Amino acid sequence: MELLEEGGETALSLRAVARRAGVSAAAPYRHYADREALVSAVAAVGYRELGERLAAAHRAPSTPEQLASAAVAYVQFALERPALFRLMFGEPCDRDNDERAAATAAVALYVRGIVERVFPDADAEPLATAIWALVHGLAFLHLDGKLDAPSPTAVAERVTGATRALLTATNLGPGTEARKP
Amino acid sequence: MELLEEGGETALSLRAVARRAGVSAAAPYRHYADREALVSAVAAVGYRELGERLAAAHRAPSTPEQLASAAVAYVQFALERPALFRLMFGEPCDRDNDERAAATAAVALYVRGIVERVFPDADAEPLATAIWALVHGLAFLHLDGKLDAPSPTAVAERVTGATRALLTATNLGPGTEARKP
DNA sequence: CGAAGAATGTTTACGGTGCTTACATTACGG
DNA sequence: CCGTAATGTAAGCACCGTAAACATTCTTCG
Repeated sequence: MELLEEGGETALSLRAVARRAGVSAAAPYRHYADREALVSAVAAVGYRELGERLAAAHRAPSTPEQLASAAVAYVQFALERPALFRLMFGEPCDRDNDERAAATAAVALYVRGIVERVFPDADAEPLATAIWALVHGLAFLHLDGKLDAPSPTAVAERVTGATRALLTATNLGPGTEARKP
Repeated sequence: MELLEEGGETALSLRAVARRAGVSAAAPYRHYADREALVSAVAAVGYRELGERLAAAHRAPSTPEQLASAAVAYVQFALERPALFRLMFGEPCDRDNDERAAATAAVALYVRGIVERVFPDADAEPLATAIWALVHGLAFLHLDGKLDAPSPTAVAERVTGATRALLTATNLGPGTEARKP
């Protein structure tokens, strides 16, 4: 994790971790089958830390505003640890890694729970998809400089603005036809 | 581009393009300063092709349904050329590359135009941000297998469903208060 | 306790890669 | 027609992933 945040994904080499650990170049292979296994392991702890970060923003959001605060936490995580975030999402993932799969499922469940509480009468699945996609996309567009991020507070305002624009003004409250036909 | 789609980002090495071009290993350095420059150049043509793909879906969408078709085109582009898409967005981009900057600006303008036509009375900027983020996020979540994509039509249905859920059911038509306070 | 076996680390080696330098060739325009 | 710029070549360095053979420690169990 240190190497990743110091020098980006390129710096995360098996030889580098061996050096950092003060150990021979081949030693890491006793712990990780190959580089991809190492990367997957780092990504898995990234997912866990993202989960903690979201829970810290709000354990179980149940209003649009609380949802927005979780969205801000998501994007800030991406901006504070860009290399890790890119490692987690910007790379072909091996679905064989159970640790990794479980960790991403946890994030998915968190979002799903939010949607069920905030919009109890909506069809949760597509809406959860849409909301995760929205927040995820905001994170990536900021990361790529497609949206300039002068300060954390400016980013937070844009994220809350965007989510509010799509959600607060939405007909998804009780008694609407947001379900699939 | 051939190498990228054959073997992913890893296969796009300067030595490999030299071999493919039937030329010595150092020759590419006459055309690209380093590997990152090559990658940026490939990404730039990727942006252009994405733009063409969107224009092919609908040159100037002005209804939510036309917007949805553009969204489907965006996601399908990502799924058909995953390595290219990841190259374009999943990597730290150098803002120095003008070609690249211009190409992404074109995509941004396209989205902006859609929003201004479909929601003439809304504040275009945050809404365009939100919609791009939504579609972009959908593309990435599909790419990472966070949403399984059994068939192109299934993906298309999910994308239209998600966009419709957030847009068609939205109060953003004429005469609403979607602007920033 | 002490030995068998697992876990961990080391050394050495191979081929691939990015990149640099010095040198050769080609193309083309004044 | 020749010189300059563009392009290509050859050789070399340091790094990387990966593998195999060997050495050392740590655990565990009879």
